[in-house]
Amino acid sequence: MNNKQELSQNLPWDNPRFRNWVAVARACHAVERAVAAALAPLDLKPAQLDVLMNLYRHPGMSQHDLARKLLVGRSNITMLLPQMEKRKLLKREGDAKDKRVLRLTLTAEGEKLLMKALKVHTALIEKAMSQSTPAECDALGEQMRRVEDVLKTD
Amino acid sequence: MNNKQELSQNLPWDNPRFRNWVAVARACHAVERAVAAALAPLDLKPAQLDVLMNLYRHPGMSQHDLARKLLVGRSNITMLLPQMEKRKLLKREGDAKDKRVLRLTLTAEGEKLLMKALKVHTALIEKAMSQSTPAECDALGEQMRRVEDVLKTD
DNA sequence: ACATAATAGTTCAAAGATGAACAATAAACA
DNA sequence: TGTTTATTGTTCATCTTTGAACTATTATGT
Repeated sequence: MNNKQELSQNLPWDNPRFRNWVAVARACHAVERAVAAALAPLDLKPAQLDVLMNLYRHPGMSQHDLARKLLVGRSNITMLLPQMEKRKLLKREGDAKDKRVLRLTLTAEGEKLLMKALKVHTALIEKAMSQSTPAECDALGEQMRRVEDVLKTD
Repeated sequence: MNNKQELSQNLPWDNPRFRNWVAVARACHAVERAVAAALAPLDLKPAQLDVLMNLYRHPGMSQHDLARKLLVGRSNITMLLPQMEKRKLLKREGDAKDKRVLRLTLTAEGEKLLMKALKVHTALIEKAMSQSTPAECDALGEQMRRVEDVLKTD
């Protein structure tokens, strides 16, 4: 049995799970780029929009909580927030009970920008997902939430 | 009608397409991080694995073709390849017909590393996708390929 | 109470990604 | 043919992201 033949039996391109996940990764990458382009006129990066969205839904979050939600390192948040604070999009206030943590909340201006950004963002997602039926769309979301759960169980 | 109320009617978190796409993005991010961690022992970055995979399947690609396949800029490829060439993972040879283009091919060593990396990578994807049935998995892939197509039609 | 460990946030240097400007080459077309 | 336009790859400055080391604060355990 020649070596090339043996290898190709085990190659992942014929593996449905592999092939289909590659499609997920590609689509995700493409959408992220499109979102970045669509947000540029608002002078907002995708990472910044993620911050605004999370603070809107969870006012008073700590930076640590925010980092975990966004799946990034804490230092990333430290680098990200001061510019946004200077732009008056959010406030950072020391927690009274625990002097280590900073509580984060949106300003009115932050909310206003968020609403504008959400319009743009939602329109793009609508377009991207317009190709699937509501049932397919929900099934997709279910699967992806399970993927995230599976990865957490190490 | 108060303003907050009006806004929340249009907020995207109740929009199924939006909510479900957020799940896609999060899962994707989580998998990418897990892949990066799993590849670290091989001293290989995800972007480098992408290069190896594409050159394995399409030997003789140009850098421009590769950049398009990977959805990145050409300069990114220019920055990426020299290190890999020094590591003897691939060769860059000028095209005889068109002196502008460089043809890319894997070395034997590059293929060997690719096979090792694919084992690791495939194992992780298998784990991530183990939560869905083959039918769900295929439906997922179909949807994602359609997403990419939709985005290309501007 | 005291020592030790854990946690929140920051700093900093290194690595990656990006896009505009550029040089060399090829294609289009008058 | 000769001129203009397009394409390929590189360079460079800039911006992000990242993780390790660090400070300040709180929790834990004896």
